[in-house]
Amino acid sequence: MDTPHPTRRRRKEVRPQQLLDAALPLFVEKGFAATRAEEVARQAGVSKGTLYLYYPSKEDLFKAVVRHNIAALIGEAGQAVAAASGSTAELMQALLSGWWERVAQSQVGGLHKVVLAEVRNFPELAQFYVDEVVRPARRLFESMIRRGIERGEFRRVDVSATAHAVMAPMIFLMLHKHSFAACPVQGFELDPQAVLAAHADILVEGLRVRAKGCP
Amino acid sequence: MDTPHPTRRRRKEVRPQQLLDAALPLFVEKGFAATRAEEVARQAGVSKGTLYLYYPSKEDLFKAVVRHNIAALIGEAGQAVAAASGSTAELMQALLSGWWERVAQSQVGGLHKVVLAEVRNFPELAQFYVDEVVRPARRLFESMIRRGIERGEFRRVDVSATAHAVMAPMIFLMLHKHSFAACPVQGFELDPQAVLAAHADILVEGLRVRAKGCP
Amino acid sequence: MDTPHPTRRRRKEVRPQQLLDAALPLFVEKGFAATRAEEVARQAGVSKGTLYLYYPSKEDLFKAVVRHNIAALIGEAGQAVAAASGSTAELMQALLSGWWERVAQSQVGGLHKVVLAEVRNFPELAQFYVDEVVRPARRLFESMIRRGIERGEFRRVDVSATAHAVMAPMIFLMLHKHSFAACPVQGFELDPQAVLAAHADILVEGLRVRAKGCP
Amino acid sequence: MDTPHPTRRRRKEVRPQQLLDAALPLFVEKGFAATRAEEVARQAGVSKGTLYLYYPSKEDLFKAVVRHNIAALIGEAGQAVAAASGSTAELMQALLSGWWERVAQSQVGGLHKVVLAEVRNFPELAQFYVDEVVRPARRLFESMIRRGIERGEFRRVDVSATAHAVMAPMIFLMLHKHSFAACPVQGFELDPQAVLAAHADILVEGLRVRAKGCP
DNA sequence: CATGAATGAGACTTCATTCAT
DNA sequence: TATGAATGAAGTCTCATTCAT
Repeated sequence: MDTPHPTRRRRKEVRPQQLLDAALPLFVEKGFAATRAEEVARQAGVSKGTLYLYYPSKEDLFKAVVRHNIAALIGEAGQAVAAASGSTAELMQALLSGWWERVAQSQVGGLHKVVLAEVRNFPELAQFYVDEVVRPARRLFESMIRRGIERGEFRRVDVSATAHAVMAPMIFLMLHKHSFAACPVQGFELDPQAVLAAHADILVEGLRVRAKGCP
Repeated sequence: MDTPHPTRRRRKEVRPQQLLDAALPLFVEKGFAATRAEEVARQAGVSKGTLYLYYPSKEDLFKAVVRHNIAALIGEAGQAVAAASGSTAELMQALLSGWWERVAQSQVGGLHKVVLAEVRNFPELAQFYVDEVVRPARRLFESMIRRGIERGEFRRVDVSATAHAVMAPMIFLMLHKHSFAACPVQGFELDPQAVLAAHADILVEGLRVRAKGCP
Repeated sequence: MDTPHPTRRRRKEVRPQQLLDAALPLFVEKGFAATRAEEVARQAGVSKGTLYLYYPSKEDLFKAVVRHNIAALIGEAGQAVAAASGSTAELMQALLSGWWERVAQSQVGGLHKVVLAEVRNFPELAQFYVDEVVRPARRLFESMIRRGIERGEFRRVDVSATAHAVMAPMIFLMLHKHSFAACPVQGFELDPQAVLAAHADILVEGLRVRAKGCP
Repeated sequence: MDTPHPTRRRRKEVRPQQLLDAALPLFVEKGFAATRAEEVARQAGVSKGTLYLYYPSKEDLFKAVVRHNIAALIGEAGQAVAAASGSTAELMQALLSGWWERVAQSQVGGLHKVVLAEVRNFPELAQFYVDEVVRPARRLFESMIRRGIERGEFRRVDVSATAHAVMAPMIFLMLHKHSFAACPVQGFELDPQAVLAAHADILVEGLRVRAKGCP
């Protein structure tokens, strides 16, 4: 009924962060179903009960992990697109490498694998992820491509399909990083930077408007 | 020492096929860990015990499913590349649409999702899959790109990275089909044909050698 | 697919009985919520898993216990009423002592306590019990009282209310037997036979039609 | 050594009352085991810790609830019997309707259900309840019946057994009110007033001494 | 060959009680 | 006095695998 003691309050404010930080790599590594609540708690240095004090179920914990880790990213990227002043080819480069550095490189990107892997077993989780992550990301890329077309830099392509074609290799790399690349599996090695460069190269060449008289 | 009764023998030979046919869609739908052995047996019309008679563990069953369904596909595609006589752009189109029709459309493509989703929990399974499926497919695309370069049709790109950039959207579509698209999840709808067309278009434009004097 | 081996079949047929027999006294002693599934299994001499093989949840087990133990009783009593030829006072006596001997004395009567105790936490269970047990029993007593009135043996009382007034002490004794009497609690001892006799005495005296000129 | 601040003192004195008032309806609704300490505290507007400050365990809280709510009732009824001047039939009527109005109608009556339901899991609680509630009530009814016999109004019945037979329907109604009647369960509806009337009617008729020459 | 009853480790979640603040 | 974060034992239910028949 009184305001909680400062120390207590601080602890209470810090716990969710600790739990989310512990949960993210575990979810990414094992997936949703195979991640045990107790393990998350242990990694966070608390007991099983404490976890349930902050998140009433494993599903809620997962949603919190998604929201907590994605929110900022989408916002930043949106501003980057809105504030872009240079050529759209440059913007696209920036978007791709920004994604690569901030999303795919970190653990956050691994969440895509988790959701993709378990949509059919946990549709509600997937819907949440699509609403919070997929849709905003899609809008971002579409607006970027539309910008290229409007400014006469890109050919008049199918915006939605092209957005997917642009994102696909990014997602592919992201998935790869958190699946095959994270394991001692021989034979599916790839150099993400090189693939990224190849992809960007193909895109720029493949999308730009040709000079007159050129095929 | 007498030969088994004909019916018996036929049954013995037929069982594995039934089991594999029952297992494939279940693995694709639920993933490896979440697929219950009992369900596979029931779908195959046999008892749980019988399943374990033919496949000593769920892992073995999964490997058999992979091998049984992939073998032919890789072979066919290899021959198509070897026997190609037209332009490499046409060959690439053929490879992409062949893949789409035979792999991504059928249940087989779903296996990629399963493996990707559970590499980190079942590395041995993944290794098997990479050996049997990923490596051969990679070699195929690489040899196709190399052909394009050698014949002066494609620019001198990084073969391996480009192969991945070429395959990435295919894999992306394949994963999508068996995850988000297979569920009543709103907001991640896409038209695979259109994405495929956009991708092929970008590739052809992005890889081909330009006429002299053109940027 | 073949008919199961005789031994196996017999075992499968016997299990439910064993489980129900193990469950009844435990439910009666501890109540529904406090009875642990594992304890039921142990008492039945099987493992936890086996219990869930036959009854998919504790609720289902409870329902099976109710149905299995009550069915016959209601039937018998119904026939007793239908076949009665003597006076209704005698029939009532028979009904009361039949109930006492077969229901209240055995463990079955304890189920009433369990349901009554946990209606508000498990309404579905209670509804089931009311449908299977309470309603049939009510009908029985009502038809008995109606018989007494129609044959001019009983005063013209409110049939439904009187049925409850007749049953009430029976239920009371039944509850008592499985609660206070089953515990080392001092101070609520009572002699059921004596209470039963007092009750029957009061009933017979209280319900019968008086001779003319008598108050 | 100084006297506590007036507000403080008042609070200290008021807390137990708040807690008991919050606990009673919860115990009655859910039973002893299923009532959560936290819920009681919340309803009382205090923290979990405070509850344990006043009552060292849930059992102690329950005992306090029993004692706090019953004490007065028994006293009143005892005086009513001692001070009775009219016929014993009237006294009995008064006792029954007094009980009905003050005990069964209020939440207090629900405690009987709780104890009855959980005697076997918490014998100590039950012993406490019997000492504080059951025994006094019994004595009350016995002395009332004895009065009827001594004054030549009642037949010479077994006092103890008859007392139980008299109380049984009351207890039955009280239990019913707090179990089946408090739930959306169809099929065990009853009109307490009518049952009460039927019971009183049967009792008066069944206990009174007959005029000479009457059966 | 085939069966399917049986097992038991293990996962999620709840809650009485404690104790540092 | 009062708080409420933290604990951890306990309970329900699942499922891969075995083995007697």
